[in-house]
Amino acid sequence: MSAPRPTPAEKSGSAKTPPRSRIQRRNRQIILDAALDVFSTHGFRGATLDQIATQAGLSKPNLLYYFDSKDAIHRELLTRLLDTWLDPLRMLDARGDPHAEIMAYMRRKLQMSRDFPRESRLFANEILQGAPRMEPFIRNDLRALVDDKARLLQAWADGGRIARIDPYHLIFSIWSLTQHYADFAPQIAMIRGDGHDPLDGAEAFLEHLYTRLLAP
Amino acid sequence: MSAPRPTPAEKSGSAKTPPRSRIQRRNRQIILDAALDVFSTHGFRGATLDQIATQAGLSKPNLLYYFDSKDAIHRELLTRLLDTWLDPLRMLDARGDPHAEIMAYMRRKLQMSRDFPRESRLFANEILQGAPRMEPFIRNDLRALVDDKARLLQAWADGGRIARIDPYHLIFSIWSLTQHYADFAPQIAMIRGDGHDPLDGAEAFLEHLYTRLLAP
DNA sequence: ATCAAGTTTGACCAATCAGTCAAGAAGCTT
DNA sequence: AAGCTTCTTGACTGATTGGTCAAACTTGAT
Repeated sequence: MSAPRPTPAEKSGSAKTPPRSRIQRRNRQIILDAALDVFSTHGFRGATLDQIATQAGLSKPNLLYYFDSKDAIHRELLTRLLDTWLDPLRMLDARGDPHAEIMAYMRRKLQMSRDFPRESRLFANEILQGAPRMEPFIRNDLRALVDDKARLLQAWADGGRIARIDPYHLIFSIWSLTQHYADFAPQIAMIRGDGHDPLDGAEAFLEHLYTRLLAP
Repeated sequence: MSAPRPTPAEKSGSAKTPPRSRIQRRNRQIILDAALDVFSTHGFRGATLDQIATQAGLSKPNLLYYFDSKDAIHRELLTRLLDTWLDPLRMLDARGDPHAEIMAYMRRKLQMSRDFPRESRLFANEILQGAPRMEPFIRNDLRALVDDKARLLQAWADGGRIARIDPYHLIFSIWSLTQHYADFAPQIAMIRGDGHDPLDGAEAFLEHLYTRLLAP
């Protein structure tokens, strides 16, 4: 009749409570890091808890002491990703110089491919699967932001400050060209040679491309 | 002591023998079509034979009557894909007009995103997983072709017939921008609205982009 | 040192996985 | 219609999957 001992995962019912002890913070981080490796290369269905546990250097039951389920780990990774995924576009400033603003946005996205390639692949995997777990985020948050910034780009184009191009395709092109260096890194490495950094020359190329594309 | 009855999969030891009967050709095609659906959205590890069997409207043992294993189905899909994957780039003709040739290549790739989005996602999934089953193809066939065409693009640039841009990044940009419309179609659909065709305006945008990028 | 709380794990479970097999159903040739 | 081949499948297997649980081990405050 006694209440079962609560696990940390149970105690923090919502995503409100931050993990208490030092051990918890440390191990949750280790697990999420290992899970990011596995989910980003094999997708949700293709990843196994045993893989993640091995990668994390923990036992499987220990994983499930910190997270309720495989799904909970994946959800937590996506939640943390969304926080940072919108920021680069959000920073696109209506008061700045159009060309410089778009260029800076492109550079921020390219930097994310350099710094967070696993996160980029996690996102790519999610979209390839039809975005089952991100649909609300994309339909609401992301769409609203893109619509907003597309209006800004359109205004810049109408005002003759950048070339008259479709603002949605402009945004998609930046996503595509920058994320490609993270998502298709193995292919690029195999073609350019393994000693080569896939991102070598990418920034110069993209600066050239967008300078030419955007000139009114 | 009698030899076991051979299955069609066993009979055609190598990829030499074409399937004999009408039923075999038909069912192998049905299976490959269903498997393409499943593998392209869930990746190799995330796909199950039961999913493929259900999608194909066949029983699981029946699947394995036509193919030796899950791996054999996947291998056959990749093999068929490779045949058509190199063609668009192979057609880039040194004797043609540089601008028109590159533009036509871009259009061929965009058409493949329109006609074969599942094949594009199958390829993307394979690369995301580190290209374990395509490494030889990429390191040998694809790399040799890309090196060859990169030399051609470089010669065009050196001759002042197109802008002086890195030929490898030029090729990567075409892959990236065109495949994006297949691989990230769900995201584009959710942002632009479901009634919208993701590829609407894509060709005009890309023509504008490459016209500007390539001008000497 | 003690003791309660927090942490770890071996052993286990039901469900699902890829793949097998023998027997039956459907086609094809005569 | 007979007889042989090709095709199909229900019932199964051993391995792997996500997840549970009670017992044991650590840790930190007193």
